[in-house]
Amino acid sequence: MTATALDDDRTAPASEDDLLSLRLWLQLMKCGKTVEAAAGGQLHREHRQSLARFDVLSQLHRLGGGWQTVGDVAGAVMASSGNITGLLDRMAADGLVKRRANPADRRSHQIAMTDAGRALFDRMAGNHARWIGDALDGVGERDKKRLIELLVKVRRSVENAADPEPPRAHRTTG
Amino acid sequence: MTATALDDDRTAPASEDDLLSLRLWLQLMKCGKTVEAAAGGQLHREHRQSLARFDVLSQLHRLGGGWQTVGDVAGAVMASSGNITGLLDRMAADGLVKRRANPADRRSHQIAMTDAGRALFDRMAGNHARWIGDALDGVGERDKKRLIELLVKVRRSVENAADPEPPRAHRTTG
DNA sequence: CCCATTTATCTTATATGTAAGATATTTACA
DNA sequence: TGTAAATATCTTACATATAAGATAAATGGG
Repeated sequence: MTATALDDDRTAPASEDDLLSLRLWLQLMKCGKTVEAAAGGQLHREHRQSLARFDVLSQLHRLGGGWQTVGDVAGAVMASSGNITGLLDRMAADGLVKRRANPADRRSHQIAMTDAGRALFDRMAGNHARWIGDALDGVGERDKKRLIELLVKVRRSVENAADPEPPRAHRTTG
Repeated sequence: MTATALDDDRTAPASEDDLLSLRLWLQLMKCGKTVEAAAGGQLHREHRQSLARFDVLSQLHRLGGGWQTVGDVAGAVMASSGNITGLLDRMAADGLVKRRANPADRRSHQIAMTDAGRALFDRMAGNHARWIGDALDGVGERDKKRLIELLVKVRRSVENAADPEPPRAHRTTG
């Protein structure tokens, strides 16, 4: 794996380790995009629903289908407030979810699946899981387990680096 | 790593292996989203540009900055034709790229960076690579190398499962 | 209690993405 | 040659996303 294997960029960063990080970064983005396109395509083809909608329904399904605040759902699916508002508007217009005022906090609204939403999710979930199994058929069980651990490690690293993390000193790498 | 570690879903698919695939899938999506949000945030904060624009400029930079067709750029950044049209429109309006008719094919248009685009990219590239190095500081060199290999394996598996694989073999990914 | 701050959501403007299909051009082949 | 098919891009309609800021309600310190 010498430098000649690298026809992937011309950004020419400084250190050997920055170079490796950049290659990993590119693969993460590329793999993420491929995975998202494939999963989104499957959901659209077979259920006419987006990945974002499936994520929302999954989250609403998790606690048995009870009421959850808009903020809880937004946090779980990593959506911004403006994003989740529009998404839930459209899903409610399609009869998949319902809103109500939060009885404990008048600033807050709550969300739950409708019967139609639950029925749709039940249909999607099993089908999608099977499709995922097929899509990852080329990856061995040992590799899958390793990957899960490594991806969690990456996510932690990125989240920690993104946080200001006030008290501790942090290398700036000038 | 027993089943008790799994508080992440209630979709309850059939087999043990489908379950593992589903967990990997969820981590891939979550990690991808985190990575994309972090990278996009950095580019927006420090350069007021989106990740998509950075990707386009990276691709235009690769072959020394010469003219490339719209289709080449779209393929490299995995954008649809409608998507790339609007993206390039806005980038051209901002003076970052320029268009011309393809002298060899009158259906086709070509794209290149303007001087301003190249100057912007040069500023962004080094800065972004350093930031990535920091963001991945919590992942060891050995893990980075493993991850790159495993991510490529996942991408191949997903792409093969998605393709009908009609008559000829066509390896798009190097 | 009063007020500043925080929190939860919505609004607006805009950017980015897909799907479906139109248009113009090139290519392949009978 | 003529024409069907493929190709490259653009158009349209709409879904999904962010940023910035507005609004309303809860919270906490004086």
